[in-house]
Amino acid sequence: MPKIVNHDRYRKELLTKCFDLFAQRGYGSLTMRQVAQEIGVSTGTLYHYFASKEELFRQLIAEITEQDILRATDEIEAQSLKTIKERILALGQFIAENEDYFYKQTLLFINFFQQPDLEEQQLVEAVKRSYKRYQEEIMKFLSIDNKAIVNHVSCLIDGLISQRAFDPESVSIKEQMELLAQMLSVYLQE
Amino acid sequence: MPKIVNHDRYRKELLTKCFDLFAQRGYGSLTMRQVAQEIGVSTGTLYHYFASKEELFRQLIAEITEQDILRATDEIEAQSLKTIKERILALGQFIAENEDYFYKQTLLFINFFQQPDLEEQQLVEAVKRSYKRYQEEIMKFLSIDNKAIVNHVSCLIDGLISQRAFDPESVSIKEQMELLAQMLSVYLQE
Amino acid sequence: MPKIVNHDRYRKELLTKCFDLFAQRGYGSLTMRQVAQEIGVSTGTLYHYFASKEELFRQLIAEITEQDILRATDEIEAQSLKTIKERILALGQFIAENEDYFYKQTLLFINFFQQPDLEEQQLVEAVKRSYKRYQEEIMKFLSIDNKAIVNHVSCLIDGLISQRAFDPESVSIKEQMELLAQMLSVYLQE
Amino acid sequence: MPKIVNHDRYRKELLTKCFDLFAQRGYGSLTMRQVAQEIGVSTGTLYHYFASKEELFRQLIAEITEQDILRATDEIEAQSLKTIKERILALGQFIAENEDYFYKQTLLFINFFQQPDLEEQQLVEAVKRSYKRYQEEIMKFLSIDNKAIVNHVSCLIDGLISQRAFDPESVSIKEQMELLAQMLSVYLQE
DNA sequence: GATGAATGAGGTTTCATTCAT
DNA sequence: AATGAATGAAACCTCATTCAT
Repeated sequence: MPKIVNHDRYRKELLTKCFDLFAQRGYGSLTMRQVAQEIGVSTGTLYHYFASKEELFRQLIAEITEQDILRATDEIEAQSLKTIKERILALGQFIAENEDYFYKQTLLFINFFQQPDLEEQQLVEAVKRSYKRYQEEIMKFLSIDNKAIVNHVSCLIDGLISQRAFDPESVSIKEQMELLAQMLSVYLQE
Repeated sequence: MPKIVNHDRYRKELLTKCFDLFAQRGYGSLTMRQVAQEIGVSTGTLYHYFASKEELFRQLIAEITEQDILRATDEIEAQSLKTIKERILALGQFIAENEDYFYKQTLLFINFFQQPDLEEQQLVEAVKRSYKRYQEEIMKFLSIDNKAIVNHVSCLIDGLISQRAFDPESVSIKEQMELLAQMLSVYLQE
Repeated sequence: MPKIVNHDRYRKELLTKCFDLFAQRGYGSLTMRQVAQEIGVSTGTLYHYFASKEELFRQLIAEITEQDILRATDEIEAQSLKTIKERILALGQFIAENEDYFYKQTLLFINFFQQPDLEEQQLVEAVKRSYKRYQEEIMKFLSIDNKAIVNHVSCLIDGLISQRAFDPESVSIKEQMELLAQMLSVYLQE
Repeated sequence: MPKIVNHDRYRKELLTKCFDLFAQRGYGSLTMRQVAQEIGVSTGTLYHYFASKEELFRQLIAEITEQDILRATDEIEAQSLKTIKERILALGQFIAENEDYFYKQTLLFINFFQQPDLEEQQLVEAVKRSYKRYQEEIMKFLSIDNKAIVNHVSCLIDGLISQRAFDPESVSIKEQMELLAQMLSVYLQE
């Protein structure tokens, strides 16, 4: 028997290591050699686990699509947050803590939609579903069943993240989430 | 004024034709031959007007950075809109009408920040300034001088655009802008 | 206008230059870089004219299939050769003069049949037709309409060429063709 | 006799399994992984028995060179064949029965001469000797001591095999051998 | 100015070979 | 002895760029 390796486990480990790379440099601008070097394996190994650059990216997207915010709720839900204000602020803090991850995820998804060949309907659907799950999570967490408001919140978060991507000093997550909390509590009491 | 005028005019024409291409396919995934073919010139011609692929992209970013919302205000300001509600809705309609442009602009800027070699401070600054101008424009247009609220609005718009990029059916611009108008008018009257 | 080149003419010129190379070294053992270097162009140029290594080989086979012995008859027919003996000897001389070409052609065809992916029925058929034409040419030239005898002659020639390929000193073309002439004239008078 | 015997026995077994593979696909177009897979061992095992791909091929050639027609004579000689005609026809039948083997042997030898690096004089000599032995065998079997005629026969056989390789329907072994028998008996009685 | 053939560095991918198990 | 994961040199191929026309 050769070097014993949990093939699938290692494959996912490699994907994890690719995450930052693809997010920050973009699919088209990355070479397989660079990827291999940066994650510390040989190109041969990379190809042992992924049939092609395209396939590597595809699997990366699939992986992210499966993970995402699931983690979010688990972590916060434990606490008992009664008012919307409290919950919005808690959400805000969570976003702030994971800003980097959210930002990279966004970049990857955008990159994915830019790659015309990759538009396998299956993956596209998975990404869309992932987006929906994300909103449902927000809905559940905030205990709001007004879909428009949930959309408002999720758009705001998206916008915050992408605007901060260009210039982190242009907006403050905390400030915006406080404003949102304020606006929402006023609006909902109406 | 000899040929120089025509030269510059044509250069900008070429840039305009490149806009969609770079936005939709991404800098790294585009080849100069593809660019040339799609905008209907030879590679030679492309190189006659732009010293390199990088330079072409740089000029494209610069061009967009200079244009953008300037157009926006001109078009709407003409009308006389008294209440915030009216102004928000007008803004919303303008966004909706130009959604495609905003989306592509976002893609290009993200792409720009993904290109490590291009981080010329000068251009980065120009892009940041462009973002600021964009917020000032919103501020002026809505006649609001609370910076947090202006940020709220601009983040929301950004988020709307990027969320709709993934799935246009997930959120409605009109609905969101109406909700925003409602929330703002309530909040401000407080 | 760019460097003016008769694209198709140059393509055939390149093929001609490849002929020896592929025959002597074999498809699988040749690299595109080697090919490019040996025929004096860049790899880029090679790919400008042939989409892939496979395609280059395919075209080479097609080219050879089209040419072949057509040349043979033209050259000899001019002479007036009355007896079979004379004609056989003339044929022998022609073979001897073009031994190198016949040998390389054989090698290429063998190589072609060794490449499993290339078995495009179309080309295979073309190669077979080329073989038939070759026999018809012999038939016509020798003025013999006994198919078995024509086959005898063409097999002998084939065998001569391949046996001499391994060791040119093992058999003499002239000697064999004289023997054949002798045998045939005796046999036919019977 | 310890393991060495088994080792050598297994080595030859592996070579036998490689025979078809190398003949049909060619040295250059085969990868060690393919070889390993097709003969049902791991690449590691292959390397345990053969130091390199080249060495494997070398041994294959050596093996074939040693075997070949030895078998032929043994099988036929037993019979008592009086006339040349009978002997030619018996030879023809033997060829027909082993056509596949002869064909593959030819392919391998051609392949061998196409590999420039392998031109170890030693092996080349062995191959040439093998060819000579082949002719001597024919000579002995047919009881003919006219070298030209023996060459005629062996060329004819070679040609038959290679011509049939391209298109088995183009010539019939039996027909040709009968014609040969006829021609020879007439010619020799002269 | 415009063209596209030519270039060769560099990208993606394959493959002989090694080596831990 | 046997396995197959890992390696990296080298294969095939692409692409920004140049340059003759």
